[in-house]
Amino acid sequence: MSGGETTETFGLLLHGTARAWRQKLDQRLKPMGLSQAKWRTLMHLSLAGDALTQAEIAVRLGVEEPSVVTLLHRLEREDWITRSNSLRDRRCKMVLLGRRAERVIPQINSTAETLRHELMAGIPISDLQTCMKVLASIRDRADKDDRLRSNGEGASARRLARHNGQTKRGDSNPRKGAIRRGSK
Amino acid sequence: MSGGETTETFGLLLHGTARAWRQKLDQRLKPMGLSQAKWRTLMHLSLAGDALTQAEIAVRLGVEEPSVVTLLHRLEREDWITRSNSLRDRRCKMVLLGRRAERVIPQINSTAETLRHELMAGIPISDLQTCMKVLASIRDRADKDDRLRSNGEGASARRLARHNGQTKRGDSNPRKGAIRRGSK
DNA sequence: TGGAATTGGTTAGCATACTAACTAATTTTG
DNA sequence: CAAAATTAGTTAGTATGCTAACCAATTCCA
Repeated sequence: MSGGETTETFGLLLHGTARAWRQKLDQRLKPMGLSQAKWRTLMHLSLAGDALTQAEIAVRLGVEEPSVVTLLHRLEREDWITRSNSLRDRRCKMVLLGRRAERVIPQINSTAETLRHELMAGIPISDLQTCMKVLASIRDRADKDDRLRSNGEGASARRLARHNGQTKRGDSNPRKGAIRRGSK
Repeated sequence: MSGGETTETFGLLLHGTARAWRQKLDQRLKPMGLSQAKWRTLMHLSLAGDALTQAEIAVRLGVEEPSVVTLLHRLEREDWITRSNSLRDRRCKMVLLGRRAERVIPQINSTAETLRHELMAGIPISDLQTCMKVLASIRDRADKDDRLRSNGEGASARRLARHNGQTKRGDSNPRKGAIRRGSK
């Protein structure tokens, strides 16, 4: 190494590695009609063993709800899942794996795992652990809110919510529901 | 497997970290009217010091050309760059930073760098280096072509190429232009 | 208990990136 | 040199994800 730009490239490298991984996985899942996003959804449903609501799925995937809506839409259209209204809570839709999915899930999981092993083969476990520790710490810092509420919050936060009768969050306190993960 | 799912989460973690980083940066660049994708484009133009063709930009960003087309379109519309036809090679368009960009580039670079430092603060340099080494090695493996040492290929591959007089690559050998990086 | 707040889901509109297919220009080659 | 191949850019269509704004149902609480 002659050009020691340790910090300079980190973001680039991180971004590029994540993308390369995703693309490789997508490429392998493609013959089965899937993609990383779809596979991850099915995987979480499978792990849960039970039906999940869309909100729960959003949390597990770490994406926003509207993204889940279209994702599930595509999955439903292709017959991987079914959605039905919950009986307990009429707001909820329960999402279930379809037959088709149950049949191929082991196959796609093993595809993903094979890739994982290929990509990490030969890398010392301790290096991987260090890497994961670094990534986790960066991620946790990155998804923390910049100005963590610190200020009163109890009183000050709910002063400007609504101007037409609707709930209307999202002024200085958008939605940002799903994505929270590390903290508890 | 008492807790030791070292490998299980790696992909998830990688993906999540990259996204958290990108989102944080986007959030900070937003007041300046930019995003990570746009910032990276401007940064590469600035580093190059010179006009670049769209293909060169695609290589540097590590994205495909059609993605660059729309990206530059947005950048041009917002007056960050200008595009003009090359005099030497009438196929090419030369992309140049506009005034507006030149004025704010230091500011956006410093925003990005500040974030970088914040996110990596307190992490031992040696851990960072290990992490980067791991990421680089994963990325290089991931963007290597799966079946490089081809099977026959000579005869079997070009059996169904073209049906209307166009060149039409892309059957088993798509375009895959830009993204190659490590392997020179 | 009744209005306010919260929660689950949706739609609309945009950003980013991909592949396939195409045009125009240039380079390679038989 | 002319045909063939390659290269630069584009368009069309799709996937994935986001925020803003909204409705409907449920929960909270004064």
